[in-house]
This record gives sequence, C-alpha cells and structure tokens, in this order.
Amino acid sequence: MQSNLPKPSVARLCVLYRFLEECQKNGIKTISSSQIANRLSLGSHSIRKDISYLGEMGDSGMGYDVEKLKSCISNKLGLHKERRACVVGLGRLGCSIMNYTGFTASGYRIVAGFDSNINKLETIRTDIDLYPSYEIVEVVKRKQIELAVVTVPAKSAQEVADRLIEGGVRGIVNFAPVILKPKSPNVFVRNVDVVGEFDLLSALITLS
Amino acid sequence: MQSNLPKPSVARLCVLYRFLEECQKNGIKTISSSQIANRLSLGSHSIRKDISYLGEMGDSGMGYDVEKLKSCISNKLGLHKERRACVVGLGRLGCSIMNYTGFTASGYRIVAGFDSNINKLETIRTDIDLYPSYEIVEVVKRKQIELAVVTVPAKSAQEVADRLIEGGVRGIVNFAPVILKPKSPNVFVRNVDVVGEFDLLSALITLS
DNA sequence: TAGAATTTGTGAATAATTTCACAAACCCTG
DNA sequence: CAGGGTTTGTGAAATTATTCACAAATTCTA
Repeated sequence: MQSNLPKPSVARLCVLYRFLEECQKNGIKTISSSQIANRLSLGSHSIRKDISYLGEMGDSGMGYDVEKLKSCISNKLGLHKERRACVVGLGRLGCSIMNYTGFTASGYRIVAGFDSNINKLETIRTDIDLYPSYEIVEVVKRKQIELAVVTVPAKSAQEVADRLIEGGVRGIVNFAPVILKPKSPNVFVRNVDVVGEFDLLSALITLS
Repeated sequence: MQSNLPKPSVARLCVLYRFLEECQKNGIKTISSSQIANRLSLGSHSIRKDISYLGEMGDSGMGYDVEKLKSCISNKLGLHKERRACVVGLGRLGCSIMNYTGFTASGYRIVAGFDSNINKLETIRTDIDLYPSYEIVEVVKRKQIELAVVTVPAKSAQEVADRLIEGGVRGIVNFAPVILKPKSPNVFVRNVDVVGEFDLLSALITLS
C-alpha cells in the first residue's frame, strides 16, 4: 500500500465506485482489474495502482471482491455518507435537476430550492422546500447543507456562491458560464456548463 | 514558443477564451497574466506558460492585447468555427438544455432534438426540428452535426452514443450516469452527470 | 499434487505537468 | 532620454502521474 492518493486517482475511484454498484445490481461478485479497465476504457495497471492506494484488496488469481472493494472505496472517500444538497436558480434547468430522482439512490438528498424571484417560487410544484435567495445563508446553516447546484444566470453566480459558502456549503456544481472563485480554501467547485464543455470538445476535435 | 500543448493547457485556454470575451464586453483592451491568474484562481506563470504554447503574444511591460490573444486562442483551438449540435433525450433536462439561449452567442447551433418516444415529440413546443431516435444516424449525417448532448436514461446512453458516432458526431456531453465507451478514437466524451460531480465533491471534502 | 494459467501489488522507469527564477523587453514619468 | 517599475517568455528544476515489468499469490485442471 502506498500513501496519499493523487487527484486523478480520486476521480477514477469515484467512477469505479458507481461501476461496482452496477456490478452488484447485476449479481457480479468478483471482478478483475482488466475487466474493470476494459469497461472504463483505462489501462489495467492504472486500475490496480489506484486500488493499491486503498490498501491490499484483491486476491491474486481471482481479482477483487466487488462488495469489499466498493465499501473500501466508499470508506476512504466518504461516499457512503448521506449528504444534504440544494439547488439555487429554479429556471427550467434548475427545476429539472431539483426533481431528478437519481439522487436518493446515491445518498444525496435535495432539501432546498432557492430562487430570487419570489413570485416564481409559488408557481413551482414540488415536494421540496423552496426559499427566496436572500435566505440562503440561514437555510444552509440550519439544514446543514453541504452540497449545492448553481443554475442561476452568470451575473449572479458569484454572489450566490459566496452566500452558499458563508452558510457552510463545501462543494458546488456550477452550471453558470462563469468561473467561480471559491474565496475560502477547502471549498470545491466543479464547473459544468454545457457551452464550456462544447468549447473543450471543439478544441479537442480541432487538435486531433 | 514551444511545441504541442498539454491537455490541461487546452482546458485552461478554453476558459481563458470565454473570460477574454467577457473582458471585451467590458471594454478592457489589455490584460496582464497576473490579472488573468487572479480572476481564474491560477498562478500567473501557469497562464504565461499556456499562452506561450500559442506563440509570442504579449508585450513586456504591458500584458496581452485582449482582442489579439482571443483570436489567437480561437484560431489554434478552433473555437471560432460555428458548429452544429443536437440533444438526445427530451425529458425535462434535455428540453431545458435544448432551449437554452446561450449557445448562439458562443457559436453553437442546436439543429435537432431526438427522443425515442414519438408521442412525446408532438407535445414539445420548440422551433428546433425534432426527430425520433431511430433517425439519429441519418439526421446527424445530413445536417453534419458534430456535437451532441445526451440526456437519456443510463441504460440507453451507450446505444445512443454509438449511433451518434456512427452518424459522424465527434464530441459528446453525457449527462447520463454511466461511463460511455467511445468505440472510435478521435471521438471525445465529457461526462457531467450531477451525481458523479457530487461524488467527486464528497471525496474531495472527505480527503481535505 | 504438479503444472499451467490468472491476477495482484509495486518498485522503478518514463512521461507529463507545474513551478520557479530571472533576463530581456517594454512602458511611463519627469 | 534615463531610470524605475512592470510584465513577458522560457529554460531548468521540481513535482506529479502514468506505464511497465515481473515476482508472488492464488485458482484451476487433470
């Protein structure tokens, strides 16, 4: 076993975790590094190296025990912990994310939706508690929300992020086409706006 | 000037490109590496290094000419080219992306929407041409679509991706919680499902 | 049980990326 | 135009990440 794990390994292990879940659903009990690698389009050495950061997990000749490997990853990376999340900006995109049913099975609970337009809040039909944006700090604190999805227009995204962080949010998935500055360390931001992704794809296509 | 540019630099240059656009909108004509670095939460050496891959761009003592730098990036990365795109899977998420108005200004045109449910197609109000999913290959070819957003359920995502690629799509933004295998090289996939992003954020929080 | 076939785990080699440090180029002021 | 203040561009160093190659462990087969 080696010591602390590189960022790219963390990302790959997260993916592996969900893949193992899928394996379990299909009744697969055991899996080898090359089977994983093939499915995830990676090299088998890469998989073994990543897993080796967790400690010794596999059996020579047999591969890895799916259940054991999965729980080992989730322990190390904290993926088993249920976490509360919110969505800020309840336009079409925000609403569709807020009402997405796939969170629960993965241990995430959307416990609040925010929008600056109070009139709009009343028109939205959902079981999730909705609040005006000026209550972000208070609600995030009270409900101990750790994660947030930001789907507001570019110009308000930084302000929203600042308030979320002030309330105690530790991770933000940002759909707004703007680069957020996490003014506090140990707050993490993932930028996922589609135009940005198109840009990167365009660049990769051009360079290929 | 150095030779061919690392992947991480490509990603950063894409971000820089949009930032420069914003600068132009605000009437900023000139900018220094440290100003950029500060805004993008990076080191100034990193910015200079990235830019240096494009050739000599800046003026010592003055910084970079926004217009010149921007067009240089777009030339190198092909960001100026208008590209056609489509959305597959017209649920709430797919529809909201399809109708997002931010693409045009960035040079992307959504020219088709696909869904496997033919009845649903008739209920969607939009100016964009809609087609049943079995026409993906044909329509992608005919309209010369290069980019696609996939917002179908996990279980159909790979099948959809395969058809898109068969039609000639070169880049896919995948919102389905499944790792796609791009069966052809020089086809690029970006996985951006929110649960996956939450997982990564959870891991980063846990390890921090 | 002997031998063939898998498969892991990892130190070492290689490759990729980031950071650093500073000379050279340029602006600005008086 | 001289001198102080900026800022770029870039080799070289440092760091980080990937790939490789193979011994050791284990299963399978007959």
